Amino acid sequence: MTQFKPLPPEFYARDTHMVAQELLGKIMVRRWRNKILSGRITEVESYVGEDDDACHAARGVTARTKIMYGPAGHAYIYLIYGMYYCMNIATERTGFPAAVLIRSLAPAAGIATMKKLRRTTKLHNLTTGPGKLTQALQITRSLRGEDLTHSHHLFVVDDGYPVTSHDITTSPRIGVDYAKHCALYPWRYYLKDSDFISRK
DNA sequence: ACGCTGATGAAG
DNA sequence: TTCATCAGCGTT
Repeated sequence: MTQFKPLPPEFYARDTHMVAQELLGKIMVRRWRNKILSGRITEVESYVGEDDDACHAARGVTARTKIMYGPAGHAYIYLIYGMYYCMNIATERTGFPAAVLIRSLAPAAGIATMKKLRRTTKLHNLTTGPGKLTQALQITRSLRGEDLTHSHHLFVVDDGYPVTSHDITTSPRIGVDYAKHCALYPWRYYLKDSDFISRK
């Protein structure tokens, strides 16, 4: 996958929902200890602005959320429930807080290594969840703020896999029941025919 | 259904 | 400084 160029800043510096849907079918690549760990993106969610009560930026800029306010294409990574990392990519213009959460992948390269990192042999349990895929691709706090448009350690490429709007289903976002009316927004996007979805 | 686990940010 | 909360996961 390294023969493909990383998606450029212009790809990410657009409307978050457009970026989210266009990320579906792309390949997320992680280079770790000279190994390539990668997977096709099958499920994502949009988090958009301070008016979105589900977005961490709903309470304004903080030490943690400042990445979402920064340049598009940088990694917003945070620890959740004390154990798992979630991987997001900042979108839109600098100064406007928004990001796409990567929720699920279909494993591509480095599957044997991913099985060791996840302590499981089941292909379908390697990367089908935001906490699972960061574990499988060894995405941790060392990659916080990483610029995915220039990094050699973490980036996204287009290998030509075709996705149209007919391949995409929406639903409310997972795990944001606290977000009042925003919890109902259909801002989760996934490939409807994929076997690698966090939940149906 | 529940426990694990610790960073985060708001309150004091 | 304390404290409730949490974009999950695995086992029961």
